[in-house]
Amino acid sequence: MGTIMKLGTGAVTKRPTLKTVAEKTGLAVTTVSKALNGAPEIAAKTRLLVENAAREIGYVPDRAAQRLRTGKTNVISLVLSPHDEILGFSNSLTLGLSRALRATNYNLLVTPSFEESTEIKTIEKIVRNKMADGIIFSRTEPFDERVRLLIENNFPFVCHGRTELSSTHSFVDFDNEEFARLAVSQLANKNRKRLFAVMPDRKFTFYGHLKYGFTSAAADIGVSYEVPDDVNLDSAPEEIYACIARRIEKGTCPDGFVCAGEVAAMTIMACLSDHDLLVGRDVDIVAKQTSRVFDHIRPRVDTIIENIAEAGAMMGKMLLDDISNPNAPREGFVQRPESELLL
Amino acid sequence: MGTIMKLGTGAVTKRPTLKTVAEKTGLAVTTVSKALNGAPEIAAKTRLLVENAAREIGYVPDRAAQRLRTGKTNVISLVLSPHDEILGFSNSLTLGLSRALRATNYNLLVTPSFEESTEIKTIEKIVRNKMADGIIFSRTEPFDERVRLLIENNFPFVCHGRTELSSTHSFVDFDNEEFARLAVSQLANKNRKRLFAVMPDRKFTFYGHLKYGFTSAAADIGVSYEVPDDVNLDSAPEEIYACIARRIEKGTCPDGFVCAGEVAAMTIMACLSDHDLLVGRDVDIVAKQTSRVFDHIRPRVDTIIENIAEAGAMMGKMLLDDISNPNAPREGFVQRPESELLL
DNA sequence: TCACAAATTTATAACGTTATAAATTTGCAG
DNA sequence: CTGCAAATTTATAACGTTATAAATTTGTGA
Repeated sequence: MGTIMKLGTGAVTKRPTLKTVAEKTGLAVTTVSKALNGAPEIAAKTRLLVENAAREIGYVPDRAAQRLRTGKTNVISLVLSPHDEILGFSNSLTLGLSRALRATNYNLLVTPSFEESTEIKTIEKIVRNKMADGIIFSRTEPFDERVRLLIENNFPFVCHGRTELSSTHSFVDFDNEEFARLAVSQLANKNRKRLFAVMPDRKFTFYGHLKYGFTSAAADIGVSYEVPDDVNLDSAPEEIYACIARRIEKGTCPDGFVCAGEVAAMTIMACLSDHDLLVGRDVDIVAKQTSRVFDHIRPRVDTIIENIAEAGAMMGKMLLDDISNPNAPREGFVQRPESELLL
Repeated sequence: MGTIMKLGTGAVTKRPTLKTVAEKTGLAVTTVSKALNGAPEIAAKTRLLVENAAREIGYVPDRAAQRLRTGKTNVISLVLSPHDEILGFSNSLTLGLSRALRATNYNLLVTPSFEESTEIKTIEKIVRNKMADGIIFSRTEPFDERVRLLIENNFPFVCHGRTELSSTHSFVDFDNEEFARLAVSQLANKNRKRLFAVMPDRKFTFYGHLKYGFTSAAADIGVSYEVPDDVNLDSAPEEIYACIARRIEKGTCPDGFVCAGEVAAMTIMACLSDHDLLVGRDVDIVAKQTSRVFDHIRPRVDTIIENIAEAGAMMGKMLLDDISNPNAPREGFVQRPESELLL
């Protein structure tokens, strides 16, 4: 039943195990194991001998056996919500995460939830069946049940976004309040007076940050503002389109848009264009930029950059830290807007 | 060292194993194992007893132990090239794959290669260390070394794109020749006479298909055509932009573009727009559409749809089939363009 | 050279599962 | 009832690793 190898040489051999290395070196299996794991009691001479032998015959530890014995999976699970699929978000997050895991021997398991409501089950399953050593997810809510579950089970995780729970936990978030303030001020500089913002669903923590930043900045500057409650970033593009079209037709079109998502911004632009309104002349838009799509879109739109790939990399790094130091205090990090998007 | 569970009840218990179920039912561990695996020799009554007991105490088999014992990993590895990161491709592929794996107990491992040149090493490692039961990858070449390696090692895989190797293997491809013919004919219908195509890198199999479809259709219809050799779909957007800009400035701008990638199409559009050329009036573009971005881009562009998510789902399904029937003959599938993109 | 501690190596068991072969129970013909 | 085959259950070993505790070797001071 052993795994057959036929790489390189063309010869068919069984995959080498600790036993193979032990036989080759004349040492005990235990010694070989310890030598390869850097146990301090192994003599330097022995360690060298073992390392050479192992390298020579191409020994690689069997993950399944290690996992069975130690309970460590060497797997990080990225749990995706159905909405994460849109455009770059999950893509960039995955990219960043991969980078963080690159030089380690952790693997990235992607676990999609097909319905928002089953995501907690997905996570429960991962915890209960110990399918990973840590979890990454996004779209965090103020009293997020996933966060509660994971804290309760003392299971390492890093989420994208903050909570309002009293227990601290690791997270990476973007300074959405600052984003909104900047956006408002850019629009005000262009002399826009009637601002309109497409926000995330109310249930997410970052809705609050964005809304506060948006409304307070607009109030400070003294321009009118509006946060619609019939559309949000998760709305179907058609709904957003229809919402804006309605405004235009009723003659109540805003002149400045703050848009916290790329797709929504594109949809708004399409709608404006279809109604012969010109960005830069009749209205202005400030969009959150998380990918390079806007580089190729005309007319050009003002953007404020959130670097998701970097967030992913940080989350990965933090998670690995949390896994290796289970009792260290947890902390969060809040990203600032960047001036250029480097991927 | 056993895994501690603290789900639901709040009680702290060890994770149940076959042994737990055996004790509860008064049967032997072996019997329980067989009952749960549907072995034919187990009495119906016993099977029921075991199933109930297992459900009751929430028994879930330990993957690591199964894997160690059977050699089966229950993992599918998606090996990504650095270029796959762009826009929707890997995203859609992942989505489709996840769907195919959804109701199974396979997990999706995402394994990025950070350099094109190390991808073969990545695959070798997966094979050698039996990190997965099967592999998915894209950007297939006519004499693809990855395909060779995997066939040689008798390792299940499905690639996106065909090869010209004599051994058959599983693949899913898109009918790029048909795509190119359709594109040319749409442009000809709009009375475009000087066609230009942005193609994939020469090394890929689908370069050949696209090029043949493009050139032969153009020749049949009798319009002039050109396939530049200084830019391709993997070129930096700036290079594509510069290439088109040069044409426009020299007064040798084509009037019809066939573009086999979304980002490249957007880049061309941006360049045209920056030079006051209007799509639909001065030039026309036919783009390959693999996501919904074009729904939100103005002016509207003609697209021909390649459904990558569906390709991903098929690849997943084929791979699972291949894994369970190691000796069945392998076959490929060629997708046709679709009229509407359903994700 | 001996005693004894320190350094190093080793044997054993265990993680949870399943393949194999052996043991037991059941059913049925005689 | 008995005997025997068929049906069903079970004991044992093994997958490759590491934690634990025990055994051995080495080094040191007297």
